[in-house]
Amino acid sequence: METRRDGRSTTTGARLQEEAARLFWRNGYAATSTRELADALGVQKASLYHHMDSKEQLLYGLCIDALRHIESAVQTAIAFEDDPLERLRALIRAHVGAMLHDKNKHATMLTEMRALSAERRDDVLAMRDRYQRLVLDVLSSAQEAGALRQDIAAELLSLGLLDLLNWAIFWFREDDALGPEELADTFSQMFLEGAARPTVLGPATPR
Amino acid sequence: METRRDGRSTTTGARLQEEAARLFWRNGYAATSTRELADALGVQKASLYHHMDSKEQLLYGLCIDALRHIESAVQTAIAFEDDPLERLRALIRAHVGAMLHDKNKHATMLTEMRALSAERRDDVLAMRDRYQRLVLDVLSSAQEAGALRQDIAAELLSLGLLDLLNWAIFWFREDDALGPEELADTFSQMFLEGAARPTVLGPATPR
DNA sequence: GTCTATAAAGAGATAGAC
DNA sequence: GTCTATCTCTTTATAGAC
Repeated sequence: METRRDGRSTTTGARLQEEAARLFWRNGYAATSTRELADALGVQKASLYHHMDSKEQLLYGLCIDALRHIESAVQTAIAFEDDPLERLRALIRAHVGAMLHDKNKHATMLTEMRALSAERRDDVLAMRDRYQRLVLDVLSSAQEAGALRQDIAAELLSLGLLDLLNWAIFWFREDDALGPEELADTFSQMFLEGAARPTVLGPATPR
Repeated sequence: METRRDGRSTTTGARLQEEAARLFWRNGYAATSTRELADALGVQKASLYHHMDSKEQLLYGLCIDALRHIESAVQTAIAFEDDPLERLRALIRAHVGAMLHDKNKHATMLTEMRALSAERRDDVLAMRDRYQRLVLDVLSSAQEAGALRQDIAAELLSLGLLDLLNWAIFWFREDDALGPEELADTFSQMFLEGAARPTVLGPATPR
């Protein structure tokens, strides 16, 4: 997607996707009419169809984009980390960063997948599953290296971690004192060390 | 809501709410037509209006019910627990149990609140906020009692905990080997002790 | 309490001029 | 690439008989 340095899209196609993400996330996909979409762009309804095939294909593109973005951000972030726990911390930072950087798109992907036709949904689900396997791999490797507890299955740890990370999108506010980086660090602490008071005898997480 | 021992609703009004929750969660509120709703009940569209004022009021009732249910379940569960950590574990068990016992209703409440009119949404949000204050109180008290770490704000701990608990609804499967109780216990461990390998010097969570 | 019939509005998408 | 005009379908909700 073409964007300028200030983050605003240039082409009408890109602006359309941007406005769609905003409206889909605010009002829901099904509740957003092509009329509202056109109004947001300052054009007539019919003009939209020069830039998209259908409303559903617009949602599909949004979901694919979001998943491509987060996967590549995380892949890049963990590429040069060797320590298992540092890899996990890098994953958390990249995941939270990517998600909050393009909140509307990621939130729409998370909540509106079911509005897609079976074929397109399968496509998106395949990408999501591939990303979740990446997360699972990082956790499994850390378990095998002895860095994570082994009495909880890696699958459950990954589902729990993704729940913790993904749904911050519902309550995170840009204007808050807490930025994405601080939030990611807090999540790393919560996930790794837990909420209980650390014992005085030794650190709960050896670094 | 009137239900028999086997969990199936008796009155048409109750059956309507049950089917609505199922369809709203499967297809989304806006994407569910009154026609589908009528088909699911085996009646004509017009007959629905003898049992509800409008589709939106049906959603409203669902949300209120879900929140009433989970709040009272948690209140009951923690009423006779004194130990701060046991109170928290009881809260987690009750929250997960209530949510998964009536999955459709709770999932709909969590995802479709934005479809409500401003007035009704404010109503539901007020109830949700009250419940979240209850969760926050349990965590704050545990912090003050020295049972939870104090370097992360109780507000953040509660948001993280609720994310962990609520969104299991997206991947929990009834037919899984893992039941609601086991899931709740695992969440308690993850949230309190963290995912990192416990140190050999002492337990991360003194009980 | 359920039905048939219908009103009234809004939806997604297309045709064809410019 | 955008417009006006329109097609076709579906939507929520109501009227009134039974």
